[in-house]
Amino acid sequence: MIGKTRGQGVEILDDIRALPPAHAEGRRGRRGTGKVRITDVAKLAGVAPITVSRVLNAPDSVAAETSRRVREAINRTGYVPNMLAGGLASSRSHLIAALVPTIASPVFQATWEALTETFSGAGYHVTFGQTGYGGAREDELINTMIARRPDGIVLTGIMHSPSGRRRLIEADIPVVETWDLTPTPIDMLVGFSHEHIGEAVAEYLHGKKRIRIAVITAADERARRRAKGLAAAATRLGIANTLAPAVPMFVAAAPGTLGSGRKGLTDLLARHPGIDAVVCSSDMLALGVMIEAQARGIPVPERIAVVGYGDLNFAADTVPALTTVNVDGPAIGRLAARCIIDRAQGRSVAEPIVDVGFSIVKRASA
Amino acid sequence: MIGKTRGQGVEILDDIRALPPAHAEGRRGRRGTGKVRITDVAKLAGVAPITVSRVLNAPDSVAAETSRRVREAINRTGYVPNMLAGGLASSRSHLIAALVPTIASPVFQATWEALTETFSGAGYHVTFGQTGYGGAREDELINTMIARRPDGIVLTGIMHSPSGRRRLIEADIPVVETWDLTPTPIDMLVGFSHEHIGEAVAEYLHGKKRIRIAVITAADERARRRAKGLAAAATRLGIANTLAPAVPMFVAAAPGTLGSGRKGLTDLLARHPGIDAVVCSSDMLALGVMIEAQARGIPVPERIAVVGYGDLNFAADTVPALTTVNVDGPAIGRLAARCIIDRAQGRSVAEPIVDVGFSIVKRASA
DNA sequence: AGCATAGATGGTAGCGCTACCATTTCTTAT
DNA sequence: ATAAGAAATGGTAGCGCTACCATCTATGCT
Repeated sequence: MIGKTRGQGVEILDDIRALPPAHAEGRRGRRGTGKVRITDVAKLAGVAPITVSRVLNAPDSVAAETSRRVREAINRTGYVPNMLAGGLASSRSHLIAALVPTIASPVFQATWEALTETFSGAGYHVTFGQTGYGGAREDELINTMIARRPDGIVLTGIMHSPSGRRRLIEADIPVVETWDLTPTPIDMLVGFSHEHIGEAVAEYLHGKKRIRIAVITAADERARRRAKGLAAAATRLGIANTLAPAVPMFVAAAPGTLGSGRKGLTDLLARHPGIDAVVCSSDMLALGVMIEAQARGIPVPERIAVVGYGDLNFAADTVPALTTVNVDGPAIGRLAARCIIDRAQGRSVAEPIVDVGFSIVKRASA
Repeated sequence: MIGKTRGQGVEILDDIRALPPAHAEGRRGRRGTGKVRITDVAKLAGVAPITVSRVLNAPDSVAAETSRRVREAINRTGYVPNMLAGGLASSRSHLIAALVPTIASPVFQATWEALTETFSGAGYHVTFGQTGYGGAREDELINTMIARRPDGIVLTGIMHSPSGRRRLIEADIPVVETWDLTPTPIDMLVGFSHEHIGEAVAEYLHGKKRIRIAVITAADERARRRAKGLAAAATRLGIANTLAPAVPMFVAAAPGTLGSGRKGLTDLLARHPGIDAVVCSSDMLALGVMIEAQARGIPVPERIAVVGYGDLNFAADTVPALTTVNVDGPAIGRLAARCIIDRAQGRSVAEPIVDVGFSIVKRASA
């Protein structure tokens, strides 16, 4: 074995600088991309392809000097691994599918940002599928997402459709449902109880001696459940029954806007002039209510208390400052990502079902 | 060839219902996913795998009856194609990489929503990489994105880093730069001129006889260029020179918030009590300015005119309604997607460089 | 010294799909 | 009737990577 310095018959081509590699011309035009492949790097470094793979994916299993040579070859060739090939061979795509109503919802934004960031730090990319409010295209999207063989799927809310549930379970991909609670999650869960929020807000306003509470809500399933929780608590506390049979409600199109907040207050005032508190399904609606109240000369909170939801970055700076419900959106994103990353790395997930809770942020408006 | 009804020796197993396929047990546990593959569908339908592939990817090239049988087999088996394998074989990943400062910016949201939607309709998925304001991790992200061999890359703003430009060009992937203009795009471009917006706003306010214009801007490169355009036009129009050497400016952290709008007005008023117009780099900042003005009893627009940017969904409903700059964000998203889709389908791109322009939406605040 | 064990590396054989070209059958024109 | 072409389908050979196991060397232990 003269001329070989290492074990198993690998040619060493130490000082060749081939950039682009010599064979590239021959390959281009038929199939393939004409790009540098792992074998090109391996030849230049004088190792087997699998060793290059290990340098990239399991650095601890390669000797320091070998690793150095391989890295140098990677730099010289400008090699960028092909994750399609890697994913196919290893059944690990390092891709995450997130199903969201729309990426343009201010309430969820901080969550998706944190989710993307946490996954990114662990070598994953996130692709978003928009289901639309109401989740119309959820089932269809699940199919096209599964086609990518993602290492995890993050859902907004609970998956209700039985066919969607079945598909997800059969696909055998880790799933995290978020932003809601259920005793029967598909797999993992990071959320909180919308009913409890409604109840807590009712109790808070009851404590503030408000007796005629109204609700302005976007046509969104979870917002409606908060309103239902509020109405139930109001009845229990004897609020709703004082004058009216139920909590007056104004339903606006999702997502809630400042304009629908204004319209909501106008409508409620016309129908129920005596209301002394308005609970909104988003801070934007609440801001609209406060602006409309100001335009009408109605003092907030003196005559009408206003409560928002989301604790968006403007809530502390409105006049008066907005009392609202804070949910730790970034924490939901981080925890959801952690669940999937832990599972992917074979670790057992410490808490597969997490209730992150919520808090009422007491400011001036209520 | 007794027993064969079609051309080339394919066994027909018409009435077998195998779900999961018979071989699955044998495969599971070693390699592969144990899932239904294209060959399973092909056997059940009595055709070659390539025919199943054609039914899915080029339906017109398959006879109606064959297509029917294949689709039935797909339904019976619950087959979901593996896009990793397909992408590797065809060099078409049907994946798009979008590099954004953060997915949580209200100004860009409508664009990413439309982008995702348009691509989704054409069979593509979009993955977002967050570069951070200032694009700190842009170069690094480009590398990990190229590893996925996306069929297109969408950038926010112009790519300035030479190394990033080189990588993108070498990767030979269609690139669209967005939300800005340059005479030297990497490839394609859908945007508008930030300098022109600044100039147009200056001219608009000049027309309204405003002579002491101030600026509140987020620390964002494009916002700063709008401010620069405004300052230049102000000087040219003789505004800036009337009393001060330059347009007073307050720079807030990105992204601009209602709170920093309030702080900005407070600061500007202290330093330049005579200002009669405030131009903001986002509608949120502008809303903050108006709220602060109202708190101080300063009438808008009588004493101070306010101009925003973005024409967000609340701009028409503030009191007074906000005069702002509208950029057709959804159009940018749609056009950018169209560019890449056209290129991917081998069509020539009608307009590889598009200036979508902007408009000043005249409302009550200025 | 002799043997077991750990550490480092390599050869082979796929992962599941589609490009490419070949083959067969059916039309249409001459 | 026959050539020439179009339409439908299939066989083979990869795409670029990693799982699996084999191999070889260094190290520690009796």
